[in-house]
Amino acid sequence: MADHIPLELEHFLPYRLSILSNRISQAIAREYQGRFGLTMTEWRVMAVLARFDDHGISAREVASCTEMDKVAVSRALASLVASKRVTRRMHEADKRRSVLRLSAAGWKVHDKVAPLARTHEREILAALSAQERRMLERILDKLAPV
Amino acid sequence: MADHIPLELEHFLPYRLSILSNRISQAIAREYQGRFGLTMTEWRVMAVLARFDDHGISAREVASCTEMDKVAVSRALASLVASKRVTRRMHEADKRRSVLRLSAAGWKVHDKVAPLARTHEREILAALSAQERRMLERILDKLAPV
DNA sequence: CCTTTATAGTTACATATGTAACCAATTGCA
DNA sequence: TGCAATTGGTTACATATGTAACTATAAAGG
Repeated sequence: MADHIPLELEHFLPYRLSILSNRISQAIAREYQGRFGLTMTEWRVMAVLARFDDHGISAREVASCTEMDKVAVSRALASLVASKRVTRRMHEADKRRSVLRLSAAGWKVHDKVAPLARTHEREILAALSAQERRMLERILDKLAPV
Repeated sequence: MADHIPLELEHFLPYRLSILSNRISQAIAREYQGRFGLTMTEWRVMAVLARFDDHGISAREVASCTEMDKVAVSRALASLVASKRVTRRMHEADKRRSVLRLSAAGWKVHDKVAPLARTHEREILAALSAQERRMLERILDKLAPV
């Protein structure tokens, strides 16, 4: 036993990040899950569509800018289109691509969930000082550059 | 549209954490997945058993100290016991509880994976200065107290 | 042009994960 | 005691997720 060196999970970065990230995501997800029947993937897709509403983006773009895989996105979209929260047109010039947009109903949901998410984030960040918050942003930029 | 305020995912903490955490965990998992056929859950269970080898802990304790749910732990243990990496005895005084330990084979795997995980962590943290590393530790302590 | 190769997206299958119900042993307490 | 409530753990079912194969369209190159 003396020659084994067990990992101290409680100081191990990947482990701690995963715990933290899960706790936070789950907490938020539980809310929009319950109130709007959205999965996390669906909500993320909606958030992206909201941001790029001006030009109406394709599924591929949603996938690449959320780092979700295209199958996950496809499924989320299928469900969002079925529930009429997202509209899907065919791209004029390229019939493979779709052109995705939040519908009025989609915006309605978005406008409820977004503030809810922001509030949650604020509550979490309340544990940190202003300096720590800045530092965290910087650290994240270095560890996971966008 | 003007009255909607889309979430800026790239500055949204829960989102960034989840991306970062996934990237890191996946990277490490891919390795022990491929080489040893371990899922992340299984590896975590092994890591915990390694740490508490002196007294031999129960499944419940594994679950509570990894924040995984008991079903996940139960399944991981079933697989680890089947592959002879973990031994399971019945607790003397309480026949519901099990007493879990890494086997010799289990330790062998552990001693390969643990350094691998540590190396990965080091590589990630290499992007940060010493001060940033300290800060990160402190921030994690505040956000997800153990 | 016509064939090859790449891309957008979906489908099908296998695997993983979460939830609830369950069994067995234990504890609490009337 | 003895019976209800709790706890450790597993099973069964539904749902989610990942991987590979597939369809349709488009781009590239002879």
